[in-house]
Amino acid sequence: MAEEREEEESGRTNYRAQRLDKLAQLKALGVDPYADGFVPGARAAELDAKYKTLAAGAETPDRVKVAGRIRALRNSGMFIDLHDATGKIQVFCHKDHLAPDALAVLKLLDLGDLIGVEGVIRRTPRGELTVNAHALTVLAKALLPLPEKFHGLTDIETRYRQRYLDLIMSEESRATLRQRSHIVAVMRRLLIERGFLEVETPMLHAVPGGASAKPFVTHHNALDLELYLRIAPELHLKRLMVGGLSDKLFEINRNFRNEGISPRHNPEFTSLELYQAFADYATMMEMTEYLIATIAREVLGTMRIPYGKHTIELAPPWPRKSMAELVKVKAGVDFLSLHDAVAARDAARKLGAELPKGASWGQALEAAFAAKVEDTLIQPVHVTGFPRDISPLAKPDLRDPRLVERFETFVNGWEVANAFSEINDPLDQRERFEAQMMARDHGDEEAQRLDEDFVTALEYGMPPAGGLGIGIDRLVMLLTDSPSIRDVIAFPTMRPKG
RNA sequence: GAGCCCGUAGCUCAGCCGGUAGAGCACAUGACUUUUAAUCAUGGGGUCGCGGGUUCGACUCCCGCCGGGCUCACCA
Repeated sequence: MAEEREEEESGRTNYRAQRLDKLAQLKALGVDPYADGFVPGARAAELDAKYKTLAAGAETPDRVKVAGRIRALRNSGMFIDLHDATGKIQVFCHKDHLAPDALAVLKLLDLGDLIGVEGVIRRTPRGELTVNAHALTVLAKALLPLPEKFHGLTDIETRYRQRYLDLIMSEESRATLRQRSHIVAVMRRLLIERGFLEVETPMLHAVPGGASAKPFVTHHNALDLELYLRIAPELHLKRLMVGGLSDKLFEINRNFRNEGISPRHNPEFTSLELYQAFADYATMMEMTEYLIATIAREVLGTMRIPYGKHTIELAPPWPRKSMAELVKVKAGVDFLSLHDAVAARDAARKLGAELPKGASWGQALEAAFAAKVEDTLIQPVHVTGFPRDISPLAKPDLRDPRLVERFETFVNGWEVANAFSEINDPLDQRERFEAQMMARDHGDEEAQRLDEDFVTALEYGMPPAGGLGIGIDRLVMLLTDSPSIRDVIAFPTMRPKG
């Protein structure tokens, strides 16, 4: 037997084989390596807090049960660093406290194993809070080795593909995803406190509407029907507004867009959309500031946040500037004085914007804005004065027929919010859709589609309302100083390997 | 979709002008009973992403492919 083992071990190193061998040895000792029934009585952080004043070298009679993952073994297992979801606690395994059968189990433990420990609390002379182990329970024998303890897992691809490993190894990754949860929880609470009703609307759409984007297509077998993963919840939320379900409602959920992947784009992403009856886009500006600033204050304890090289001041109020005004200031071209699409296209192209052939006046202005202004909007600003022809769901601006009552909020050069006074005139809405369909016919793949039932709903009457969308992923990126959207999405979209 | 860059042990990384691969951690064996990136000694571990080509000889040079990152385009 011993000779056989020697032969195996002299061959190719195989971590898994070694651990399977230990697993078998544990079973031979009558130990269940995936034991049920061990319930920890305290977590590491709780013990840290409770025994904060325990002096170095002091012992207590307090028995505790802790559980976690073995992240370090020192002095042949005499000292174990046990990590749980809250922090680290040291375990002391000494022959004076552990029975011989427990010492035999100890020898079969590896880095990465999940164990439960029952013992007595003390603080070592060197100041480490420690459990003197009296009993060990193997909760999950790990068959695969962890990444290197000091450098952790740095390979970006592996971090995204095997997020569980990233989370085991990186407190930063754990903190980011916890903050994401906290941000969404606070957002939800603030909305509910303000009287908003949370709803869920379909992910599967017969007509993909509510935004200008390419949809994912799928198929329903029983109905033998092409369906689309939603690109936005907007048209269904407005149907609920028509129904009078609530004057204020919101949805926080996923959207799917069949477009490129980048550090700021994931094919599925999360957004907040909310609608408030008897309000307009100005109300939505206040709402945007309130939500984002309050979330920052509650989650980060400050409204002054670092992002990369910048420091961003989120304390309201935020300035409001029109798109045309910003382009005029940054690029020296006054689009409001250009009265036709041809002149606007020429001007935009001169500013370095790329444009489709038949681009409208509004598309030209937007392209000029994207080329010359967007990147410079680091501090929060509400950009107003959106062109009508790129805003088919927004109410006209009565002061200028080329514009609508819409704004996008920019922070760090990114669009983080998009809002408008919603069209509730069904005839106007139909005209807007028809203009979009015309653009579609002329090759604009992302022009919005006519949703007949939505127009029908408007014909029953929707109260005047303000609507707002906030991209959750980008908000979380901002508030967690994360350089990539993949850092704030636990399982970002990846091409399958092999 | 295009351009640039990257892929070497389980992990983190070296590897020069082409001569068939190294370290640390991890692992195994031993020492060590108050360590904390424990330490010390010894040892094992490689389809150099994959496939071609050039060459006496390729981790290294060339081509193609796969996967990833960044930038651009599209978009939020």
